[in-house]
Amino acid sequence: MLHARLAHLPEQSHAHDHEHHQLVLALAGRAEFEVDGRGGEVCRMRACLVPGDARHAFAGTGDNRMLILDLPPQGVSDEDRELLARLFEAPRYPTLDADFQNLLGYAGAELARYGSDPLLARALGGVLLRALHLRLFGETPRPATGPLDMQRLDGHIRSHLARRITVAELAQVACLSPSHFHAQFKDSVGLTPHQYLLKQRLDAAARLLRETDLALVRVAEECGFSSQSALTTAMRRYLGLTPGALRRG
DNA sequence: ATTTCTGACCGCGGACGTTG
DNA sequence: CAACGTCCGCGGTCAGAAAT
Repeated sequence: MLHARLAHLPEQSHAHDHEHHQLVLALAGRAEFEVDGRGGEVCRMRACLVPGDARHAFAGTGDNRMLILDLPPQGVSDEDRELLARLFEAPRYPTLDADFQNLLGYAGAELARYGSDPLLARALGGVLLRALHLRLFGETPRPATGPLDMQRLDGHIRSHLARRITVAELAQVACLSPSHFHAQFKDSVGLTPHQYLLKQRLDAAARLLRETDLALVRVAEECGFSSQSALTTAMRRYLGLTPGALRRG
């Protein structure tokens, strides 16, 4: 039966396998995973799906708090079994949007408070699992219905990525007031304009790191980070790994 | 020597509520 | 939808450590 629990992962690496699927989410801190040879970091922005029977190793980083969903095969309807099979057909490290992170935060707080209650542990696990499933396989979120012209915004961001871009400026591009733009944007994209901008910068930086051997200082410059240190800080905060590690990995 | 990473601190501006 | 005002989160800077 599906069950959610909180756990601290020790820094010392552990390897094992078990027949049930597992979903690992980070409430705080990070952990390194390797599942069937596929490595990845679990952090606020990224989860790990461990298929049943997959040999996996993990090691927490410092003071981490993880929310772990165990999914024993017993007591699962045929319909659910199909959904789970698709979700866990291979190891994955799905990216988590801001709304999912909020949901995760609430679930973590409830578990910290009433974690010994099996009904709550099962219900919260079900909600998280379904929310993740929808993100991976559900209908894509409706396109912006309002006045937001994402193509125009993306174009503007792309062509000015190397310099500082303010939310007020993006609002101007969208022909909206800053506050209205903020509301509209979050409503249709799921991230705040600032988070979205940062994501674009990080995506561009990740691409440069993988495809070129530019020094970090240059990558930072080209992607609009004010210094190499700023790039490293942002990447560590949001992707859970440093530029150097990304390039090597 | 050079590049990369880390932690602490500070200030800006994003987030959000209110009002009109 | 604009124009405030307030608050605090987080991005940037800096200095120094660690890695290469």
